[in-house]
Amino acid sequence: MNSQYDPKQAEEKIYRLWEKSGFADPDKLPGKRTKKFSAMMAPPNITGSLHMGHALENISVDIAVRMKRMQGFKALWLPGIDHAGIAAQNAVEKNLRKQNIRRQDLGREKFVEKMYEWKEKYGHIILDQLKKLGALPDWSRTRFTLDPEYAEAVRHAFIHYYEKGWIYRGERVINWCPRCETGISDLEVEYKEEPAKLYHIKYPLADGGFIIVATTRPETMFGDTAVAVNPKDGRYKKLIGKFAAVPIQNRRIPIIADRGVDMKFGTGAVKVTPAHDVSDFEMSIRHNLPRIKIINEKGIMTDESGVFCAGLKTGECRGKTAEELQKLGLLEKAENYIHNAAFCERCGTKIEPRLSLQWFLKMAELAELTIKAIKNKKTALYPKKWEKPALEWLKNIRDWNISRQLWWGHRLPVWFHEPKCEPKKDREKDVAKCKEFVVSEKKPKCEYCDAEFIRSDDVLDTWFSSALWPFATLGWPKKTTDLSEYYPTDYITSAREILNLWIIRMIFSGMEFMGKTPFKTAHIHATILTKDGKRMSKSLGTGIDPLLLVERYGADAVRFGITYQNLGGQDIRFSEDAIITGKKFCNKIWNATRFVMMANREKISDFNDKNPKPKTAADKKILIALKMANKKTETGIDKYEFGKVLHSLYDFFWHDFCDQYIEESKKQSADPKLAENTNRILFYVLTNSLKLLHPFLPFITEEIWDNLRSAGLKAGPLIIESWPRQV
RNA sequence: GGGCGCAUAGCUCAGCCGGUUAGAGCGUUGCAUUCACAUUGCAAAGGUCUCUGGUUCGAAUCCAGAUGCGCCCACCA
Repeated sequence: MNSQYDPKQAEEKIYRLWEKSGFADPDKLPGKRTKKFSAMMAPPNITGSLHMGHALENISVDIAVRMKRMQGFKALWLPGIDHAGIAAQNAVEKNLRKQNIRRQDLGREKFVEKMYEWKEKYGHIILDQLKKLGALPDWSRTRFTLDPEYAEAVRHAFIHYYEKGWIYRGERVINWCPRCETGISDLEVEYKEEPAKLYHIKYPLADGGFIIVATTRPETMFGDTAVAVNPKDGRYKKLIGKFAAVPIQNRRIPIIADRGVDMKFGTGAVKVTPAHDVSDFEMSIRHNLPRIKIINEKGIMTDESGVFCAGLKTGECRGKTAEELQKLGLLEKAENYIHNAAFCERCGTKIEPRLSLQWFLKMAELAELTIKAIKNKKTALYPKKWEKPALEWLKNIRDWNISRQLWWGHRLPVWFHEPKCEPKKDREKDVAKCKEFVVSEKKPKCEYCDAEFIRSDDVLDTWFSSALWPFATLGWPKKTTDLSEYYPTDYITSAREILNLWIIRMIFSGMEFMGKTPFKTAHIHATILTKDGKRMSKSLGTGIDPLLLVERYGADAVRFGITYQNLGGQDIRFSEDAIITGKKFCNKIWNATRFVMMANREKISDFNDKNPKPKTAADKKILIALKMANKKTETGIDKYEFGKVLHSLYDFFWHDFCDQYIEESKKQSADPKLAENTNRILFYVLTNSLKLLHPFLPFITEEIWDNLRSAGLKAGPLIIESWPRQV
């Protein structure tokens, strides 16, 4: 053995050894294994490249799975990738724009072809990169959220909900991105503070007076169908039930009382535009108000906004309206005002709330189910502090808008009866029974006419399919053996920003379709920040590429460095120093091995893993320390406290074993009465340490193990070599 | 507007179900290399544990408040 460990020389060779062993596939693990452990990889998007978050997540799961595999569990870690709806579509659109092509130029079919080309090209890059980190999931079970079998699961889920009456179609004001031309969810909206003007506008009353409303968006005035005040507001009490006129249009609208109006904001009176504001829409339900759509899907004022603004962009209309109000003397004032403006998270365009026909999933019962599951610890959210925000979100949840006007994704299994049926003379009566749409797995035929059914253009929110991940990947809705063996899973870890987006939705999907929560523990891991506490972001150039670090220091050093700093839910200010510490540690392990091997030379083939008997105080001390390290590692990994465990293993190996015992052993070996026993203990502690360290530092430990086997050690590869027994 | 978290050595962080001289890594300083490893060993310097008040025989640790920083959630026109 060389005096230095060379990761470059070892890593690729070792990974091949693992792949060749087939042990990543739980079906191919040796021995009778009754205990199971399973985890699903959080599927990376087909866009983008590996970042520190992926590294942290997958290293963590890899550690847990490796220990379980060694402990004799039938351990499955299933990998995969996500089609990532809007994110992926935007990435490809952006790419096409470089060649001056818009998706509309290509048409849907051609565009989707381009999407698949992209997926073929980039989809597996991240997964391949994970290998460089030593991650060893069962590649033979890799899934993609648009696989035909997965699509079947998605349709099945949709139809299940629909038949339960939980999916409905309705007009709602939703967040609309005029650039992506699709509705997006609340969770895909980003708020940024922005200076604006708060316009105080006089709405004339019949008696010649005014009611003044405050708004940042005067152009939406043309869609007003009421003015609302708080019922307790003394200033306006006598006006409730009377009428005001929309300026410019002179259209009469009622003055209503609604408890949702904040008396302290602006003038205490608010214009109500039900088609273009979420809370106004809700008010319109409570008060049965008409809804006038004045902004179209591209963010242009419609004809319904009146000749005054029709055809203009909303921003242009705003200026023009303000001017006109000024002229008419109806603009009381326009004060500077900072407000939180909504932007599309994926493309940065300002959101235009819009009344639009969408599909929704009723959340009331699913939320109830999830709240119970979390409260009863069917799934433990860890750290525990995330329970409260999760429950809070569920308590106030609204129905989930599951439709998107995108081209990339699972199309709804909804079929529209189009074109409108042309009645045949002999069947005129039946035609009335033709359905507007049918929800069905396959294209239906109309019983009453010859019209075709055409599949809905809408696709499902990407999270609708991700929500099924823990069981759709195992073959659901078919009753597969994988499903019965590996569902529910034990562990999942994810970034906190997708707690609501993904984790919670997996929980209720699991409850609904499988009757059990999909994982026993959901671990919300820390965010890795830059050294000065900034967010790592590719666009800001603050990101660190984990692969570059692997190149520079070796995979084990990177795994060490990340895990060593991952001590809890606290954000990590990432320091490369920890990786250097890891590299040094690898070298320490390497050289300790060299020493122990040299001490034992010819005798390696004689060793078994029976407990040696301590003869000196130092012997006793190191054997106890090993026992403690073993116990701490086991219980620590079972609690997913990876950083803590690694700290204690580091201290044990470096200080207890190398600094103290190895030094002491040099003296003991000089005594012929102690020499042999001492060497035995050295070997015993070393080999058991390698086992304990293997989940964290798989390459170097396996490489060393390989050397020991070459030197005569009777053992299989470390990856399945049995975990040290606690005596 | 609600909620959560953090503040400990020059830097990054442990410790925090109260109890002997507050720990680690990196950095700094000194000494030590034929004898596993200089990617090393031994030793040292370095902290009024953010501030104020409270509980207690005793507080970095528990409680309240202040200050600073960060994050999440929310339909504030």
